[in-house]
Amino acid sequence: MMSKKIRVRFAPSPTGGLHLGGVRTVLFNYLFAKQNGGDFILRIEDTDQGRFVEGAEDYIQRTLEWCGLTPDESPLHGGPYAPYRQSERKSIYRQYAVQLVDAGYAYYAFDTPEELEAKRKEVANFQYNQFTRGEMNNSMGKSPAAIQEKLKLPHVVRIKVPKDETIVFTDMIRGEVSFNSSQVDDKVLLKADGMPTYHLAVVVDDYLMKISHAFRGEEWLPSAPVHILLWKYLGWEAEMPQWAHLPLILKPDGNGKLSKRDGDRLGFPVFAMDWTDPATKETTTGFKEKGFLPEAFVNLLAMLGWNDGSDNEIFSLTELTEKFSIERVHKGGAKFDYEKAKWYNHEWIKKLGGEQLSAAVKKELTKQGVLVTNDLLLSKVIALVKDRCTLLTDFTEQAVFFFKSPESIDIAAIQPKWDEKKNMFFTELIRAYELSVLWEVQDLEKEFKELASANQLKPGELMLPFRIMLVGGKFGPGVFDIAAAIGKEETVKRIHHTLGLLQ
RNA sequence: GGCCGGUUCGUCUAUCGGUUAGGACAGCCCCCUUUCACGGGGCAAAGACGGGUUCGAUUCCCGUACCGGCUACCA
Repeated sequence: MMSKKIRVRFAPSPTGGLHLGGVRTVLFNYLFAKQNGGDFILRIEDTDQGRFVEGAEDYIQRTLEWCGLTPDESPLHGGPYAPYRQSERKSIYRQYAVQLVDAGYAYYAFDTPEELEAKRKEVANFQYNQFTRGEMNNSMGKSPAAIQEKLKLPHVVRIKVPKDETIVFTDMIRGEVSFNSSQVDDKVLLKADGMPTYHLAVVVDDYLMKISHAFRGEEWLPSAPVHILLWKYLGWEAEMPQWAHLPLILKPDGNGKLSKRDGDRLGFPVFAMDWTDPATKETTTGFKEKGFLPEAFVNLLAMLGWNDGSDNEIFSLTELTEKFSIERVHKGGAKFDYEKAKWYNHEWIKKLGGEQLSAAVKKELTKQGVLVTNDLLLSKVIALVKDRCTLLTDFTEQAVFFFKSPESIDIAAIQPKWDEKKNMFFTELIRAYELSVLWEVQDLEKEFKELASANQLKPGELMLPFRIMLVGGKFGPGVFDIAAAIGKEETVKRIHHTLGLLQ
């Protein structure tokens, strides 16, 4: 069997960072590669619009690490086809661009950006193509000597797209897609600064790195004919990878591709992890920092455009690797729904055990100034509160009071119905609890209720004050669970404290 | 404008010509819970439109509409 090499390749978004669509492309690549026993290759454009985005490469790798999608080859991991950075491969691209010109499949163009701009103003919907290239300033029809002279000035290389040819290819998701070459324009392959455009780089790199399958977003579909033509013109048609164009992730409201701005606007993350734009120093919150588990993030991403045909919606990365099938990837784009995204996280919090959650929860509590040293207590607490946490950040509110006394007590909620009888009860409760030898949930509850009836009080009207004494407000799991977990000394201390406030 | 792609409940989706069109999120109601949640049960909610093909179309074909993508010396 021929070895498969499945690569994902993308640039950081204009401001850096890596958003949902990008990670999903990586995920599907990864799943397909692992499933087919192939290698998963990560390629990263190191420049964005000619600008090197500082930290982007490292950021992307950290993101993938968090998701558990470790590449077999990448700019930072290295690999047999180094260098992997586009900027370090400049001379390679130039060589192939020249080869194309020599073979008559491409030509030099000398039009300045200003001239092109003027042309676009003059002619509506101007396209540099087979119909217009004759009237432009390029090497077509010029003598070799004249061309040599012109080459001393800045110039680009453009592909020479043939007239009226049908370009067909089979997409793994969409089936057969065809274009007429008359609709395709003469795209720039090599820029004046010597850097390749995506069109040239992707073909050359995929060939040299022996890529067998390539996934990318649907927005690339219109430029597929350019790439097909290049594979043919470079004489590599037999080795062309199989393509899959993934559906887009759309804005939850309105229409269009999901962008970073939508997240800012609607209050949810679109990047996997926090990203600080080196240019503006502006930080965009990521799913990780928002309190998502990587398991949930990967899960929700996979379900955005794929399902296994059953009603099951919860999949681990391992399960996804087993069940994923490219044929079941949807053709249409999906609107992103943050509520559903949170639901996945909630499901994963419930699913994971205390041991798997403890590190993350510890981190959340540390942010609140709580240093957890009692691991046994922590695992008890997690078991007690995890069902009520949707995001990891919810653990702070749900669990801090187990580790430190509440900072404020909602006295206003007790005061109106407070009287001497209740005061008596709690004073006696302190004594009773202090004397108790057993400190289990059932014993605490039993003692509490017996004491209540001895005082001719209904447990119901005492539970809420007790809760507020222990946690500070009307929230948290069962009161006796809390008392049992925090221990005798602390329970008594908290009752005392509130009693003092009520005087 | 041109080209390419898409179209099932509000949203994500199941259905490989025959189903009371199923599930999940969100919404609403009930139960559980002497807190807040979780959970359990229920309700409401969909085949864009028009033509074919067929005994029978959500499903296959064509057209229309709508939505999206692309149309840079950006990816």
